[in-house]
Amino acid sequence: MPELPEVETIKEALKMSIEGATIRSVLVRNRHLRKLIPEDFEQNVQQTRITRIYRISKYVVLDLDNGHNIIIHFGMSGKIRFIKQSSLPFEKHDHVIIDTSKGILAYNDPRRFGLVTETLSEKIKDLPLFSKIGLDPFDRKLSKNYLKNKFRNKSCVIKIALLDQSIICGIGNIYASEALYEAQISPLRSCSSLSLQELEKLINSIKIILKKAIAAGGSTLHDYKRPDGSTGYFQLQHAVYGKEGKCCPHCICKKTNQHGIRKIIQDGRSTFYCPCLQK
DNA sequence: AGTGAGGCCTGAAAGC
DNA sequence: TGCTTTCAGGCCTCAC
Repeated sequence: MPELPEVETIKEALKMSIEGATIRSVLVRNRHLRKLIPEDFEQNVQQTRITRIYRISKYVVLDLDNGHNIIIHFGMSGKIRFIKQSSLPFEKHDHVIIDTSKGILAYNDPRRFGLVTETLSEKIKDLPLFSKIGLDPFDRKLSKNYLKNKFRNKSCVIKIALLDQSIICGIGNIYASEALYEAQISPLRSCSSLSLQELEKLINSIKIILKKAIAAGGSTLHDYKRPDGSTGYFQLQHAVYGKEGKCCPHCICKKTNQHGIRKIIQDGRSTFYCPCLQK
């Protein structure tokens, strides 16, 4: 499911394939995504040129030369197919088809947790979507003191705090587990209990994990662009996620009833961690 | 204000 | 074998 690294990968792929292209026409096949696609969406984005493509949190934004932009979010199951042909066969759950001078873009999302919308570029920061977005993990302003301050009055555990997009944006359920493992911090710790030293380690771990994932995603860019529409999401070698009962890569503990990677449910979401290594 | 539960949604996998 | 149930999770809304 697309978290920051996948969205970054998709953004880079789109930059290479359709930045500078002209949008000739748009076909909306199903407006009912997480948020209804506006009635004037097609009208506002057709016959424009894509001037810039960038990422905000887990959203991809396409700036257009008429002052509007297209905003895409992938939810749980959203994907984009890009085909350098003049036509493509529709697939089930292809909700938006964008025909450009450089090829065709299809937004496909079986679960429809994603979103495609548009707004005026100058008003993008006013959208409710972006009004409560925290710092990007790679933002230089993300520091141990920033986190210490944000966590000061929070009562939740650190795993849940990492999923709070108003503090750090872009981390999803998988990378929350992986980053905590990398930092050797237990997901059960209260976020306010973390020392400055631990927060610094956590920030570094988040960056390490995300960079690794982005690098792995980058390696599949070629696949991603294949005309057959095969997806290019990287396959990260997770250390703990989905590895319940197994030994973690760096742990000396033996797989017994007490040890090995444990799966717990926090706030209705699964968390994986090594109780031996993460304190 | 902050927090937690519930809902949205489909398809894969598990259960019967 | 084939049907039914459960589970996956990002993000929003609502209730407390």
